[in-house]
Amino acid sequence: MKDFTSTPPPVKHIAEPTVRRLSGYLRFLEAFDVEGHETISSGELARAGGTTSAQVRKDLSFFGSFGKRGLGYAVKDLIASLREILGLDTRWPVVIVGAGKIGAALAQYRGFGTHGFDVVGIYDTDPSRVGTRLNGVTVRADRDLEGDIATLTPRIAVLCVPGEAAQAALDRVVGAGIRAVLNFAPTSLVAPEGVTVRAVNMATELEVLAYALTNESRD
Amino acid sequence: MKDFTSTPPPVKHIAEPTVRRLSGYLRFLEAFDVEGHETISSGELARAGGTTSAQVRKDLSFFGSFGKRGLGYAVKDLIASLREILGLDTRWPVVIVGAGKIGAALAQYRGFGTHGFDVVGIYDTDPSRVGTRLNGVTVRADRDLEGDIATLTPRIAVLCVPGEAAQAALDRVVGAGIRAVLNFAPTSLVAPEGVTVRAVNMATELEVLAYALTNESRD
DNA sequence: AGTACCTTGTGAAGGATTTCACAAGCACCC
DNA sequence: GGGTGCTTGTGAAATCCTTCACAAGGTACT
Repeated sequence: MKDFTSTPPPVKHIAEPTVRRLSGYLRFLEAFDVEGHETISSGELARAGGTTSAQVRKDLSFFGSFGKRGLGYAVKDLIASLREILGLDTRWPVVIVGAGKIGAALAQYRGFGTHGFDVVGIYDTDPSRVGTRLNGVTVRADRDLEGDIATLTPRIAVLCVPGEAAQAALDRVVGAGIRAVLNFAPTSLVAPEGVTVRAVNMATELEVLAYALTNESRD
Repeated sequence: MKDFTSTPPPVKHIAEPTVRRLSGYLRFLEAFDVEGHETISSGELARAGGTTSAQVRKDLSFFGSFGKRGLGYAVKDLIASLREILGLDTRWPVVIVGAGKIGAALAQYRGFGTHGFDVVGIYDTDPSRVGTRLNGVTVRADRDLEGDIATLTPRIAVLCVPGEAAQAALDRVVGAGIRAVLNFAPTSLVAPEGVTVRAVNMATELEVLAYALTNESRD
């Protein structure tokens, strides 16, 4: 007798690096699928993701067993499983706070939509930006933020405001019920327990590179 | 007799998370300095950086001892030390490959320059973009890339090209001598030994948030 | 039907990073 | 000038993550 579930193990706590890698596997598999491949081995997946085959198998093993011994993984099935694991079997409404250079660029980024995220609102304090359209969504005044969050119920906010305004923006979206935030402002933010904040910080990325270049004596 | 050096320990290998945190401390300290504070304790720094005081002290201890027991750290001195550690006592010339939405937004990002990085070139294949000016730098044709890298000797390249073009762009800049790359394309890249590639991937960040929201059963 | 070959899934080992806990050092005050 | 209070710097312990190594399971070929 076979069982029905495709994701058996009762998931405990998964390390963030693992989740990041899963996302990377998914990205690669989508391209691999388009190229017409039917199956893939943990070794191939590892090479593409810059890791090892054992790591790939261990990452997946936290959530179930998805492969066939001797064969590898069915590409389409693994894509579906990863989507489910990452919570991408629903679409996620997102608000963008700040319609400056970065906010505008993000709003127009197509990959947003194709990966399961819908921009349902963009907000700015600058009256000259309010009312303009970005990729089909009209920029609204920041005073509409709380009301819109209540009615549109986005689960994720992307902050693209200047550093000085970032903490205030975070406090507002959190106050309105948002519990997951992606912060593009170059400031580290303090959030209450239960709110996940991820930061994308240009300066930090460049500094990590500068450090690597300065210390290239690691063999 | 006192010794001269402010960074005594012969640094072995430092974990990437440590370097990221150091960058974060620096970011916060710069703001803290502007507010007029003279000293800071590891505890305050920890709260700002979302970590613990022991972690802060351990991170710094890899590079030397910068504080005064009972007092804390002198803000200006610690800023200078961190800048030196991260390799920010020189300026770093940077080229941006791709002048689309993201490339253009980055080129106009002021924080670039204020943190020690100079955009010395922007390249694109689209003739309609070549010749336009972005924040004082003229977009040049992609065929100028190799020659410019040879003469301007940037050490870092920022890739803002579409996913399909990213690996080719990486190969070109690496071929021209670049050894540190920041990749904004949503593709994971394969680079030869000795080349550091860091990826900033919108999709991955959002997916980590989606995962967190889907599994908010972690108390 | 059996053999050879390949790849997964996973305990166990090994390494790395974080946290703990406390001695040592410094300033301030009486 | 000794006591008090605070904070650093750091070995040691604990935790977390990765790598190893191999049994188990599947396919293909003879």
